Amino acid sequence: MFSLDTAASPPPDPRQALARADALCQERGVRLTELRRRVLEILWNSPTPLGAYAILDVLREDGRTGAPPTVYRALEFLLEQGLIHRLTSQSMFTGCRQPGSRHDGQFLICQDCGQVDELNNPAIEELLRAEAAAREFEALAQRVEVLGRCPDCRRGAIDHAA
Amino acid sequence: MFSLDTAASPPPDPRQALARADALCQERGVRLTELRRRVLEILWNSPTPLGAYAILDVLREDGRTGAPPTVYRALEFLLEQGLIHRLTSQSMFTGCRQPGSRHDGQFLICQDCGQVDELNNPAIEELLRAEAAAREFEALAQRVEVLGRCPDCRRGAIDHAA
DNA sequence: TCGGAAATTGTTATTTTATAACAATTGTTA
DNA sequence: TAACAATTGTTATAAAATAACAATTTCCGA
Ligand SMILES: [Zn+2]
Ligand SMILES: [Zn+2]
Ligand SMILES: [Zn+2]
Ligand SMILES: [Zn+2]
Repeated sequence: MFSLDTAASPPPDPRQALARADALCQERGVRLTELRRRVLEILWNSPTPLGAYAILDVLREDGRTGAPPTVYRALEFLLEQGLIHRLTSQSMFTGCRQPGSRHDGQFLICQDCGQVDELNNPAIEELLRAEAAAREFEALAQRVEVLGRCPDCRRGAIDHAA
Repeated sequence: MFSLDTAASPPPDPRQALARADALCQERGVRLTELRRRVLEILWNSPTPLGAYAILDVLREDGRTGAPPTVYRALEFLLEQGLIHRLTSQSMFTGCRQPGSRHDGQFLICQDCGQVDELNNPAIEELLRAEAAAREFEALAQRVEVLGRCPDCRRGAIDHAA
């Protein structure tokens, strides 16, 4: 174990990622419908996480009709399939950087520009699992978010994301 | 280091805890007013975290007049002073179990009964700090929550909190 | 002790996030 | 094609959080 998989992957190329999502859903026997696929694409195309209503706006720009439940249901599906993550401290959603194997992830969230970096540090996950186990607590999910300033914003390079 | 301070402390005795909060605020030169003190008491008296509107209901039972901003401002003060924590995944607040030294804490949240256990595992905190530092990310706060089922609920002892 | 600035609380209105309930449509299968 | 399940559309509402401004209280110096 000379190189733990803690590296924050770059955002995936949306094309490849979507093709992979198609394959994954087919394997699993679930339907990545037009709507769900589009929501996933919107999230993967966005440089920052998006709220449900921001996604809804994009869908409407597409010409599609819809209301909040439309978006929330698509998001629910994508969460179940591990294709996106919910950032609970922000009430926002972001496309997963390593879809395929289910995980909760850890996130570095810039409070200035909104950019997010996804980590998957097994040591952190394991420590939390151990703490839970020591207390006979059945751990079902983890929400781990670090709030602060990204390298770009520390250098004053970027002010605020669009 | 034979015994790291990762033990989840029991909820403090509200009387003692409030006296301590009084002292802390005096030291710091900030005012733990009637309202703020009462909100803190409500949280420490509650077996489970409370939402802002639930706190507002209790305040109204007290006979006090008020609206959401009243509660949110009190909560903001208590958060700043490290006397309470916000559980972002639940939109709820809980009294801190180890007030005095500022920390973000880690929380085991039971999805069945709502009970919460507060941990303060320095190793987890440190790992997150290290991950952030490795990416030149300035970490300002951490949100660490584990969702699942508490020991009581696993044994079917308790169904749902009031 | 009086008056003015600052901090705190009250009040009204609104925004933002999320869900409930039911109808319409689409897909699947017998 | 008829029946059934899954998905999406639609309307309405609930729940969480904040904006803006007024009233009150506290603090401090004149
Ligand atoms: Zn991921
Ligand atoms: Zn940034
Ligand atoms: Zn605490
Ligand atoms: Zn429980």
